[in-house]
Amino acid sequence: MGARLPGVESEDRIVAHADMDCFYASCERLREPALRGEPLVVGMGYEPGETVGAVATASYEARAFGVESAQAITEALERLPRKRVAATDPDLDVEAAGFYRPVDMAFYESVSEEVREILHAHAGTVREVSIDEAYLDVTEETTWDEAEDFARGIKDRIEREVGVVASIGVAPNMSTAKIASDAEKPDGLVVVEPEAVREFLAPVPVEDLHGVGPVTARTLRDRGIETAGHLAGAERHALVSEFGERGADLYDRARGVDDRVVTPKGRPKSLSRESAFADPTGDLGAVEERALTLAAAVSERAIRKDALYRTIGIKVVTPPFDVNTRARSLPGPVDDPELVGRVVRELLSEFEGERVRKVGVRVSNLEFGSAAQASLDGWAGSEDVVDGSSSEGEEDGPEAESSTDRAEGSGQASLSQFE
DNA sequence: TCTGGGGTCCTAGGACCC
DNA sequence: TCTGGGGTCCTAGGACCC
Repeated sequence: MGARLPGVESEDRIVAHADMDCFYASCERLREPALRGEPLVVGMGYEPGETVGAVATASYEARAFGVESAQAITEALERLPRKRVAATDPDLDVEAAGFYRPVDMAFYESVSEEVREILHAHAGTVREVSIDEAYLDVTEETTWDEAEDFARGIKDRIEREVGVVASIGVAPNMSTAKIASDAEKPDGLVVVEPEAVREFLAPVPVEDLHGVGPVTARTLRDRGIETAGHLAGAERHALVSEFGERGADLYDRARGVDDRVVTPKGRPKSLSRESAFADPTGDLGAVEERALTLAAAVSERAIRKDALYRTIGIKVVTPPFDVNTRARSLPGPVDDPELVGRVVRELLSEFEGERVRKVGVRVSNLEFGSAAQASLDGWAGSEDVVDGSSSEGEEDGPEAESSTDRAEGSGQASLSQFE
């Protein structure tokens, strides 16, 4: 048991997962201390005084009233009325009321940045998963004997210097560390040493495993698999035939096997924006208008991120909640807001006559860093590249030529230049 | 409770090429 | 003459995560 085989380093990793407790609510309390200790709901798409939007984060005090993440604000308000309203309504109890605030991502990002700096000061490798969550490879920074004190040091520093509370889990791999950080939330600190992993995971309900959502959880439960322990005792090949490669991952993770290495987050794979209508609309013009606004925002973001895209797509959600996606790939990567708008409009035309609840625009197949030399207004302006129809004939006629192909004369870029 | 917004990864089928 | 097999790219949908 002393010597370890060289190369089996995944056995020797120490991974920490840090997860801020109801981060958005904590941020709101930073700048509005009066909200501390009060039930607090942060809503996306929420406007002060209105009832639109959904719950992004609810403080633990608000959760006690049944307010949950992703809930419609209308529903949240039924369970937890606004303080102001309750104060003037004799039928309502002020003690059973709370505060509502709209999401302010820019502010949360700034707080997140402070947390990030602390995390990076404590680990060689940090992978930020989201604004409030990160994995740290701390193998070089601590030992199992000192892991708890080490993690407490990070927690304390975040609380002292930033003012928000993190839960931290430490384990030999990413998936176990994540479950550990969740195990004693809020303000949790759980260290799972290698020998204890199987025992620690065994009682965890399947829906608490990363990668198990409502659909998979139901299927598993139908087969009598309710915990990670059950999963670990299942037949691997049976899980694979049921769930594909994901089944193999589930089986491994349930047994505490996860060879993924903590790596810094890479470039995004796609950029998108979407927006919902207050009421589903059958007016394609309105949908188009909304989509073009989104298209402009997406292409602007791509420019800011120095990203070229080769695929442009839309998402159209029709009632009750059918998600339709359409996409078109181009011969080469572009950075062309006008083209995005054109493709979006074209893809959208298929949904003429349909009622639309939500619309989205996405660019993918991204390439970075070459924006400067690849300004493609040249060939990108050509309609036939977009719709794939032949460009041999003159069927476009002079008017198409004059309206969209004006770049023609200014030296059209050859495709080979972008390969 | 009729479900907000921004992402990732996987799968399956078809086109096309050799 | 349907007769292989392999590989890649593209599109669409599904599940999931925060």
